[in-house]
This record gives sequence, structure tokens and C-alpha cells, in this order.
Amino acid sequence: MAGNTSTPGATVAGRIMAILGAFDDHHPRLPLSDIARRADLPLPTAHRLVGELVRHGALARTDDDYVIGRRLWELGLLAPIASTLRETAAPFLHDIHAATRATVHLAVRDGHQVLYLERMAGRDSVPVVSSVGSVLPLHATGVGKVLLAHAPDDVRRGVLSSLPRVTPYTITQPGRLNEQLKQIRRVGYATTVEEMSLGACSVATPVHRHGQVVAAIGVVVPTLRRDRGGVTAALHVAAQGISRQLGALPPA
Amino acid sequence: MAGNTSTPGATVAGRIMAILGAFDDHHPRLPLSDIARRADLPLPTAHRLVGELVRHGALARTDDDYVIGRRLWELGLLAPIASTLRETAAPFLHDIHAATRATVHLAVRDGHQVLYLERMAGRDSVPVVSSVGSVLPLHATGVGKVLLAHAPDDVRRGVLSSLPRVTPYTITQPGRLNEQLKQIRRVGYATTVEEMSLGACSVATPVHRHGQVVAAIGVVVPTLRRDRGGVTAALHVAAQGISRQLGALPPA
DNA sequence: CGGATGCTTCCGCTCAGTGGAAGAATCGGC
DNA sequence: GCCGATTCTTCCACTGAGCGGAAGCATCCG
Repeated sequence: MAGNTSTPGATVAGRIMAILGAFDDHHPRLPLSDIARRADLPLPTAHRLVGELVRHGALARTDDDYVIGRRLWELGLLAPIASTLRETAAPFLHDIHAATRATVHLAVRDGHQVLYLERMAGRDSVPVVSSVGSVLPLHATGVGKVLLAHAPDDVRRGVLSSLPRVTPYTITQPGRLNEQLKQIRRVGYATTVEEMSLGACSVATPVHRHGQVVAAIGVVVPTLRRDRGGVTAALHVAAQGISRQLGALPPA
Repeated sequence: MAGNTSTPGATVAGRIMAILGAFDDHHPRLPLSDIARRADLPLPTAHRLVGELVRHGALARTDDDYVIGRRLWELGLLAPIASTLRETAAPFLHDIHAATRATVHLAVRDGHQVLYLERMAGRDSVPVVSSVGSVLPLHATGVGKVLLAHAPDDVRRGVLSSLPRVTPYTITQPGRLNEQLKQIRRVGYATTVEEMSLGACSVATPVHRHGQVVAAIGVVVPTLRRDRGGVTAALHVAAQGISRQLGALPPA
């Protein structure tokens, strides 16, 4: 930046990212004044930078508002967090979905939370709260428990020190969850029973790469009382297939 | 930008977008010197801006290279080009894929080309050249023909004035293709027979929103000689479902 | 029509940004 | 291990891109 600023030290890059950061799930479309307010920038500054971002395709103009532009979508597709795992896993996930008609997830651990990389659902699948790019608690989701079971000790300790209740069935006692995590490591899969969302149960298994658990895949079903073995087997087969292909890729 | 520049008039925003533009499908990971070269920036400038982009999560550092960061992936998910159509269509597309096991596409017209918004393939689906975010010729793909059939006259004229051959079966005569487009508008679906890719045929139908064709969905199959009616019916049902839900959304 | 709201433009000022040069770090061949 | 090549990191005098309050314009709505 150059002179006459109200925020000395702020950079253009920082301002640009603040403008882009004004957009989120709840605010996918924004008028200029809202962008300026949410990015904490004076209106003419926001106006100038937004105009430039539009010219570069990073933002787009609609009738009344601004939205994230196609260029960012294209660039985002290149992010390894999205591309490698998702591309490798997608065909397997599609197969699981085709076989079970259930919602299928691919997720990674993001600090103390689950980050969903992919989600596939048909119209008759159980409604779930996850969406691609969203995060949920590790301890209350199937994929989250898998990732927690295989997380470093300090991460596990941090998560176990605070287990917020989501539904009346959410596990909030550290000892009880820790026993489950041991079981998960032993039997190779995790389950939840309405711990994240009423009416939704899940089964999940780990995905390995070069001997490390790098992701988890899971399905959401209305109940675990039927066909649990079939779902679990399908997940294992898919996880093994994904793991095999990931292992064949050069180290990251 | 400020003094001492080798490119007077260049802005920081433009340089940032040039840096991000250094990445593409063929170069998803790049060392600093390659980024600088591809973005046409001096090394120290690139180094400084890349460092800042990494701090903001727009780029990420791997062992040896830089990659697009998670923040851009998250932002890209918010782009309407990706979110509204894809989210509405995804469950229907999953259903088609589950029923047919074929590769399923969602695409829009992008000027004189097809832009693929979504693609679902199982491991036993016919190999296709498309990928999410990629563009292909309108005249040689099923979804492309649908979009071309419903495109404005000037667009159609522009496309028909140059029909590059992709395979020996690609239609390169404007008159012949135009007859097909009329047929497509009449019967409500399009087909291709190895016009884009040998061994791959496709069926596609339009998706409407508020009376306008805004997208196309299609499947890729090894041959049209079997079950063409079943695939076409499934596509129509899905397209109607998607169109109905799109029509229920507020005007964009 | 008039007030409220949202936006667009202006331009003197200035500090964030610049990049050649130098130095450091890493790599690979011998 | 040495040395040359390659890649990267740092420095800082210089300067022009960026700034934003104020003014003006556009639109909306009662």
C-alpha cells in the first residue's frame, strides 16, 4: 500500500484476502458496502480493489451483488487438499454410493475438527449436516472418530479435554470415547449412533498412504441394525483400493 | 505497486493473480523460480508475494514446491458457477450414476465451449477426457450439442463457422450439424457417437431455469445400441427434477 | 419531490512495494 | 569432500501505486 492509509502496515494482498474473506456460506452474495464493512475497509478502497478483482475473474458482478468468480473456482480445483485425495477416492466413493444409496463422505483431520473433502448423496439418502468444505466435531462423527483414533497423542488429548454435546446421544465422557478409539484401532472401523444428528448413524474406515492414516471414508445410514457388515465390507474394500492408489503416487 | 518497478502500471492485484495463474492442470505444483518465470515477475518480487499468499492460505508450501492453498479451495466452493447448479443437480446426478454406472456430466456453455461443472464416474465407467473445470468443443460432445442447440443465434453461427475435427467421426460440416441441432430441439435430447473420443458415445438433455436452458446433463456410454431409451428417460427425469428445483429458487 | 441509501469519482499525499545485487543454501557430479 | 550450478533469500534507496475523505452521482422508496 502507499500513503494516506487509515491502517498503516496493511498490505494489498492482505486487503484482497480480507475482501474475499467477506464471502462465506451464509454470505455468498454481497453488495459493495457489505463487502467493505465485513473486510473493514473504507468504501472507495473496497470499490477499487473489488473492481480489479472482477477484472481478473476472482469476483463476479451479478445484478445487484458481487459473488466469488469462476477464476477462484478453477484455481481452487487445483488445491491438493481437493485434487489428489478427492480424485483418487471419487470413483470408489461413487461405487459405494451406487451400491448403498447412502450419503458417502471423504474427510480429513483439520486440527481438532473433521474437514469434509467430498460428499455424495442421492435424493433418498439420509439428510446430513455436512457439506464439502465444512468442518464438524471429530468426536461425534464416524469419519471423525476414525481420524481421532489415529491422530497424534497431543491432538487426541486436546480433543478429549472438551467433548461438546451435539445431540442427547453425543459421547461427552473422555474415558468412554477413549475406549471406543481403542476399539476402532483394533477392529478398523468406527460407528456413530445419532451422536451428530438425530436419525443418522454412520460407519467409517481409515484411508492410508505410505502407512499413515491420511483420510477417512464413511457412510451415513438411518440405522446400524441392518446390513452393517455389508456396508463395512464395502467401505473396507474401497478404503483399500484408495490406499493402494495413494501409495502408488510419489511422496508428497 | 510503488517505485523501482520493471513493469510500470502493474498492480499488486494483477501480480497476485499472475502468480496464481502460474498454476494449472499440468503444473499443480511449482517451485518459486518457476512461479516467477511463469508469472513474468522478478524472483524477489515473486518470493515476497508468494510468502504473503502462503501466510493467507491462498498458497501452501510442500516439501519442495508451492501448491494452491486450502483457502482458495474454500472460496472457490462459494462461486455460484459451482455452487447453485452443482448443489441442486448433484443428488440427481448421483441417482443417474447409481442406476447406470456410467460417467455422468453437468455442463454449461462458456462462450463457444462446454464447461464441465461436475463429473461422476465409477471405476468401470467409460474413460472420458472431461474433468471438472475443463472445457471441450460444443459440437463434439452430447452436452455441448444440447447447449449449442439452445444457444443464441450468433453463438451458433460462430461455432458452426469452425468445427475442428477431434476423431474421424467428428461432425465438421455445418449443414449436417445444424440439422442435428434442429432435431435436438425437437426431440429434447442429443447424442454423440465417438465424435469426441473413440469408444465413447453420449446422450444429453437440457436443464431449464425460468424457461431458459441454463445447463445440460449427460451420460457417457460405450455404445448407443443398447438401452438408449432407458438412459434417455433417466436423464429426462433428472433434468426435470433439477429444472423444477432451479425454478423454485429466486431469480439470480 | 425529497430524503435515505448505496455507489462512484477525484487527487494531493505518502508509504508499501520494488528488484538488482549480493549473499546464503542446496543440489549434484566428480 | 570440493566445486560449480542452481535455487532461494535478504537488503534498502527509491518511487509510483495505492490511499480514502470529501464531494458528487445514482437509485430507491414513501
